[in-house]
Amino acid sequence: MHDTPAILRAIFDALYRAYGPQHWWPGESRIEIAVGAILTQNTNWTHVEKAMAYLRSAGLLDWKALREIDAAPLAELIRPCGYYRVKARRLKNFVEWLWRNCDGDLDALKQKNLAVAREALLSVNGIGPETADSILLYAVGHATFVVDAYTARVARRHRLIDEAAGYDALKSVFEDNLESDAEVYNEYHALLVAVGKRHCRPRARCEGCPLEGFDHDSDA
DNA sequence: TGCCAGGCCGGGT
DNA sequence: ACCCGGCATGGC
Repeated sequence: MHDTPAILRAIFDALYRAYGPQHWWPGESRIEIAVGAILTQNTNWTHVEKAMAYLRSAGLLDWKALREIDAAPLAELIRPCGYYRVKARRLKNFVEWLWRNCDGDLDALKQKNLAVAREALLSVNGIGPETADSILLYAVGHATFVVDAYTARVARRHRLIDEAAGYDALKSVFEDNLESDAEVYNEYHALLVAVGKRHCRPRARCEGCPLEGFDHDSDA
């Protein structure tokens, strides 16, 4: 069976039945989402939450405050999430870029079309495809599918795509076979993370995984 | 006790 | 166009 849209829908339904709505980042401000997207690079989310709490206490979940603090003290605050010196620099790069190009307001990205906004974000040093897509989808509301380590692992393990596929190819699997809709992409990605955390670990076998039996035939 | 986590960059082939 | 080393803490 090679009906990829049908498989993707079936996977979504199975995950939704198992885990329910994820409603990622509902009450969080745009800045929390964007900052979180950078802090979570190659890092467990639980560590990011600790760093975010420090930022919140310091009143730094605010564009102006974040723009004014130096990278060095900022780095100390986000220590728990690892790579803290790089990430402090990346946060500063992003904030400075936002200030100059968007009047310090992510809403300006909503006005631009998706492709333009994405290219603009990718030009910031420290913002790669996943971080850009996370910000665009979860903070701005653009319909762009986020590919992360979980997305890649689930897609490969269930043979939705070739083992060697890169970011853009993985992204296309979902974007070319799902309704282009931010709500759908939001929930789908969150559900992939949910199953990834519980079952789709690097070496672990997928026991009790809601996706058992959803292997896409790749022979043809 | 190692191994790993919701990447990205810069330099080298 | 890839491939690799570097970046770093904390949880299991």
